[in-house]
Amino acid sequence: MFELSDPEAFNRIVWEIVRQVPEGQVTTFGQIAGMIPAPEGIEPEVYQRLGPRWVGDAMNAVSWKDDKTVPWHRVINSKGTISLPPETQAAALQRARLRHEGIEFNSREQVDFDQWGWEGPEPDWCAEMGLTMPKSLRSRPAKGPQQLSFF
DNA sequence: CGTTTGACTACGC
DNA sequence: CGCGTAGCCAAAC
Repeated sequence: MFELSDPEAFNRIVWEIVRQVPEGQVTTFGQIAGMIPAPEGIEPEVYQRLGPRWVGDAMNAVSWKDDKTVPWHRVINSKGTISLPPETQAAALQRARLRHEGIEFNSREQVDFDQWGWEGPEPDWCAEMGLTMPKSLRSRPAKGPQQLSFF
């Protein structure tokens, strides 16, 4: 699959997965990491926390000037929000692209996973790639605060 | 070569 | 609910 000593291989898998995310849907760093088996030597519970971070690194490695093949904007964090630093041009671009695809944000800048969460690629594609089907983002509350405060 | 920083998350308080 | 923290982290300083 990939060597722990070869981060580029990990990145390539991540990019390939992100390419499968259809327009108008979002996935999370954790959901993608969960599809990729833990590298040899990494305990599953450790990978559970490190994997998403590596996925973030893989996204960071995608130059947003050369993003024709990797729809990086469809990857957000488990809270349902954009992870790029707010008030940056990149974050604004990501938000604009998602809005353009029909995705909406609530007053806390969160996307509703029940409505726009990705259900993963076709099972046979996963098998072909040696990946596991991701956990559904739907039918479960997004992490972090959801309730809208009145003031 | 020691420190800092970071597109993350689960968990403990 | 919100904040802090650690993770055989890994590039960038």
